Amino acid sequence: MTSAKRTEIRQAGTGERPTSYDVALLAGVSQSAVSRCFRAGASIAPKTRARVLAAARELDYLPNAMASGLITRRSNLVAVLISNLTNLYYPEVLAEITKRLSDNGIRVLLFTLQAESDVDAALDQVWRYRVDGAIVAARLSPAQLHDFARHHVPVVLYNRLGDGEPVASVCCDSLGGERQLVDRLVGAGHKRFGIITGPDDSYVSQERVRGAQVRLGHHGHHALVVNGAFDYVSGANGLKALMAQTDGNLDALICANDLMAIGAVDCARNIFGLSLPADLSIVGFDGVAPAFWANYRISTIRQPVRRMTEAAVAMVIERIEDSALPPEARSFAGDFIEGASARFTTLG
Amino acid sequence: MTSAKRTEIRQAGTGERPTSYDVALLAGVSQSAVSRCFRAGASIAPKTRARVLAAARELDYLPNAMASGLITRRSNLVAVLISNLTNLYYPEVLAEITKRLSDNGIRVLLFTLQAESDVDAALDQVWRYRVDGAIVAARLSPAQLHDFARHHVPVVLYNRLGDGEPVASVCCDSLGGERQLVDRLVGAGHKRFGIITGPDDSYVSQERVRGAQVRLGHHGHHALVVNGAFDYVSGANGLKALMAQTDGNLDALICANDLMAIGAVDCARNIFGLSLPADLSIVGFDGVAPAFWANYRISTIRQPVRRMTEAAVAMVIERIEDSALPPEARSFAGDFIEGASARFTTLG
DNA sequence: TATTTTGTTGCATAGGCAGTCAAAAATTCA
DNA sequence: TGAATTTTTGACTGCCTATGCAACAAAATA
Repeated sequence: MTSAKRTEIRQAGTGERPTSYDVALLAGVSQSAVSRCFRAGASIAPKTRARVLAAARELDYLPNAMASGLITRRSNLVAVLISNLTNLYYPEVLAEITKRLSDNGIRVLLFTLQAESDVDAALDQVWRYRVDGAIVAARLSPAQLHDFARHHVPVVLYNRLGDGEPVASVCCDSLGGERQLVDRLVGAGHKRFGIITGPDDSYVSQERVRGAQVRLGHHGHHALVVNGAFDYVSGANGLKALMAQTDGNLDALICANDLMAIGAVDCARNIFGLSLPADLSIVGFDGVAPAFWANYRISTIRQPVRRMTEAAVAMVIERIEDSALPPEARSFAGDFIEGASARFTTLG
Repeated sequence: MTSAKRTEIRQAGTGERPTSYDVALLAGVSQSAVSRCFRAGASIAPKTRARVLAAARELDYLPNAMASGLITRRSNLVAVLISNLTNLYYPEVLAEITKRLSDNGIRVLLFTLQAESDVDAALDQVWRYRVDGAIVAARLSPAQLHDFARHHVPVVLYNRLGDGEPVASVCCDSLGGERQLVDRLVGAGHKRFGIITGPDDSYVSQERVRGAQVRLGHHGHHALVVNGAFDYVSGANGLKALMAQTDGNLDALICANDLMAIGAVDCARNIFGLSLPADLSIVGFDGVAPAFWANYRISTIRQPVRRMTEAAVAMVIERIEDSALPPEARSFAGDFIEGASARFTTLG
């Protein structure tokens, strides 16, 4: 007897939103027929379909995604959790991800996290909305990761690993990237190295710093390390600290990301009056847009954002369709960008 | 008789997700009681509530947002449509908006638009998900705007107006901002002006260019205008074009945004060997992060992002709660940033 | 023409939760 | 202690759509 009492047809613009039942009434068919018109592959006669769609257009009817999600157990939503959007690198990632998901008929429920404590509140909503999957570029505790399994939400981590918990992930190869940079810097005869790290709790920073240190060690070198925060001023402050510690005897500066490399370049030129790359080599990581500006031309490793986002989206969709798929960690090599902020040839 | 047949209690982790009915079974209460425990202000005894919440925790139960949205006719979703996320300025806006909405218990359904044609597909989904409201930083046709009214979705435009259609909007005052810049440039004795516009279809670009031209006219000046696209290379190419057209006799360059101003600064220094602001004044608009970097220190108008996003979120929430509120256009003055890329004092 | 096959359609129900209403329990007051 | 409240509770219904099933019509085959 559902809705059967209603005899007046509702249409958009008159207060109430029309339902499939209203369309059925207008088109002179059953509600089921209307439903079938909006599901590709359903059994419906072409002429009926045409009549129904005409009625639907007249009433401005579109199926209610919440109602259909309720019954199909598919929300066609994927949660995207991103920690700091202001990172210059993430906007590109986010745009790519939403576009690719959208191409697959999936919408993005966005969560931007400022603080660690935001994560639990965000996850609470993730569970409530019964998202089909999640892509996470933020720090999760093992317990939080485990919750994804408990709630049957397939998750793909972006540029981080599961910290013990087995989980699908897409990463840019930090060790390989730093290895390329260090090998070239060492090959060009640099001897005194400095490193500016990212925040302590950043997995990406840890990996990049470790990668650089390991490879420097392999060559019999080591580096002075100062802490940064992945932002512009960290690069400048980091360079100042290193110059003070070394009395200005620094050959090469390895920054955990491009933004700090940019800050260091500006500082090297403006504060110390250095000429790059003659007096000092500076390298970064990421390949963000400003790194390519004429004024900087940062020597760096560019993350293959297209391929990485493509992989992340493909992985989450695969796991939505087959929840039995095992965790898989895909690592992509970055492209070396020679730039002009570092010297990669031996001196005269 | 809904679900009444089921006697085994389901819990997360065992295939099926638990429902309020499962929690009720475990806690020994009715489904209604469970529902009331998750709605603030509902009539429920403290001890019952405690027992229910314990049961819910044990089963990892959280209300299904789609089911409750279906019945309350509130999705607690707001659609956010953004055209080009790579704009350097929008990430900050997006982060602010999601945070503020989240503080009000509202989630963001994100749509990033690459092309004009994406809009209709996105709107289709906006209607299907029965979002409570929308914030749009993208170009909409009057017909598309009208659809929001037809579908009873309150909408707030960000940095654009309704083009005839009355609609709520939040803008940064382009005319006032350009007026400040032009007045100071003219006051400092600049005489030969150039303008680099944004894309033709950008409302923001049109307003800024018009604002600059109007004010220049007021002072008895005019400007050569070349087209840009709001990106870094547009700034460089624009400057080259203007230098060619004026035989290098250019006093001041007004760029429709900071990114182009940055491109122009790099070009002025590297290609033309100019010294800023002695040889040429360059101004932008927005106040994006790189504009403040030591190397640029762009003279610009900073949009009050915090206040603007706060207003946008407040306006959309007000209109969700009271759909009878009239359209309102709120315009915020930007802050003048002196910077160091333009000369604002008269020569010797 | 009788029968099978193919293709459409409608009925009825499920999906998970919120709100109404009346009954039950707890509380207050005399 | 009993009556009058007030609070709490549970049965039931509706929100809107998708789908299995049976009924049906149309087309194809024998």
